[in-house]
Amino acid sequence: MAQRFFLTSAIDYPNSRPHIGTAFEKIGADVQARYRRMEGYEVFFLMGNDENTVKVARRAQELGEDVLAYCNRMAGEFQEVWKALDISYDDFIQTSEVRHHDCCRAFIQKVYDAGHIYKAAYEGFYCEGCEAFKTEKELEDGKCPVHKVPAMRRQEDCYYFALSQFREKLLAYHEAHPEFIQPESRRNEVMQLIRGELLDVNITRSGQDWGIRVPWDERFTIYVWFDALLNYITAAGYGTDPERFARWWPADMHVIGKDITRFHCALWPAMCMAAGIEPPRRVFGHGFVYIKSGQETVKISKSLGTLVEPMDILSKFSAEAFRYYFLRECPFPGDGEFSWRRFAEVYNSDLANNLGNLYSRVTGLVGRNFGSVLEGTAGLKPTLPVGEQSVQEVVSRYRQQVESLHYSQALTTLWQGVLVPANQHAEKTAPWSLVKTDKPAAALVLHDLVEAVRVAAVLLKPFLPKLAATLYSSFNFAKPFAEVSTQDALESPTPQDDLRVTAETVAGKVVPLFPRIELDSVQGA
RNA sequence: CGCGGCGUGGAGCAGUGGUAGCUCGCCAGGCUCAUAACCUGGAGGUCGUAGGUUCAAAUCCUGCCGCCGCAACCA
Repeated sequence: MAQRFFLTSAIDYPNSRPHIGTAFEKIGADVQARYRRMEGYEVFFLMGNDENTVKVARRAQELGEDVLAYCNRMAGEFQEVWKALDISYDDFIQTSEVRHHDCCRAFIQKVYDAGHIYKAAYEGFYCEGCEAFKTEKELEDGKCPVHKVPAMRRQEDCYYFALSQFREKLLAYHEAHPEFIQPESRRNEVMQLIRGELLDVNITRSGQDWGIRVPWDERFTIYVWFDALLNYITAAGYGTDPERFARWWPADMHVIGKDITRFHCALWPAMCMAAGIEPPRRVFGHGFVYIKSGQETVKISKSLGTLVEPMDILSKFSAEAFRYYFLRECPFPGDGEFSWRRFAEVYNSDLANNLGNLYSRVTGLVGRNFGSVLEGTAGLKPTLPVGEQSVQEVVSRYRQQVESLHYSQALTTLWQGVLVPANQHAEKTAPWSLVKTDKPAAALVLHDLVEAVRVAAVLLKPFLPKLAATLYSSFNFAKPFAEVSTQDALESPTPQDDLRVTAETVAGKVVPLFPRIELDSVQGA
């Protein structure tokens, strides 16, 4: 029976289109999903949009659109981007969907019935214009920044979730599951938060039309954070499909931004405990992408004009180039930077010069000297040219790094362990000369070089799915690419037939996988 | 003293006690199969700083300096 792996990314606010920072998270989660599938897990990869917020309703109003119609339109736009990036999600949830409303109401009722929700007065600064409470931080000179009117002191009833009661349980849970929060550097932060003051949270809002109604008191809607986290169990079938829920819950990994780790590490597990379900198994808080312009590193921001949309890059290059840049250049657990200049540099050196060129020279040599067929290789097991590390070491490091979401390092391992040694091997054995003096020997060398391409294709499968497929299907390897797993990088197959280049060639040459980028042609470099 | 993280050659990173490593960039040479790609060699670092522990510290401890996060609708 296949092991299951339930993976989620954070759901996004659809009040603007996705930018490269949001895309960064989805790509990272996607690599994990693809890797697990390749390793034989039955994967459920969930993504979605977080729609039950005042901001979304307001944005729709500004545009004169019906809120629900607006949400659906945005969900379409988001998914268009995710598809263009080859994000292999299995389900896309919108929190305005009926299934989510049903789940939320069932869940909050359960928690209420269990006695973890109580009614009390909330007092704070209230802006009449926004019809919402403002934190002191949000106010400017005691005035609402949007409406420029003084916020009034106001008190009203609301419902609180008794988060503070879960302090001991949360501590015990984190003690028992030190691997719960990843990367580990965030653990202290979370522990500190729980050890310190853990306040009960106001989980309802009043006077709002958009949102999910509190089932026992319809005057209230559920506060967006309480509702948002529940998307994970909605999709797993909570409240609608108990069998399905039993199959998939608890989630194996929530991939989220580092800014919301506390919600996922304190509030969320406590909510689960309150409702009598298991908390998720792991939370991974990834780093942020910043924009580098000149010497300055700035936040991605619409108002600063530093917002780069995925489509800007995709339309100029490819999903593969996009994925590679962020996975290689920005360490997933930590922060990274984007600049067009850096993008072009990484693209040229790693993709065009190293990987792409290796592929070109190997297929070219086989194409022009051997008519695309390496006679005499049938029944012959190739030997992967390696450097200082053995294949076993390379693959084991790769596994470890991918499983801990250290993608940048995993790609370094692949390049240093397979691609660089292959180019070195080519140089050392010089098949282009050897072919003139000892053709069968040259064939063997090329057989080994093709093996490096095969192994690279296998290990790239979760990272650059389309490219990996192109590489792999350029040769007559027996095993279908869809069935290939990491194990296939470890064991060189013995071909039944002579090795053959099946990629389309013109005059013995293949089309470059990654045409070099001229630096001058790159904007904002 | 609110808490936490970070500070390694021009840039980006790896490296948790024992000759400081990788990629990019730069310089020189080689090769010419290949997308002017590839390969070899070189220059460039007192590992933020001041102390301490140790036979031995980028790596452990302490002070200081600098940068960055952190309770709500912000990926």
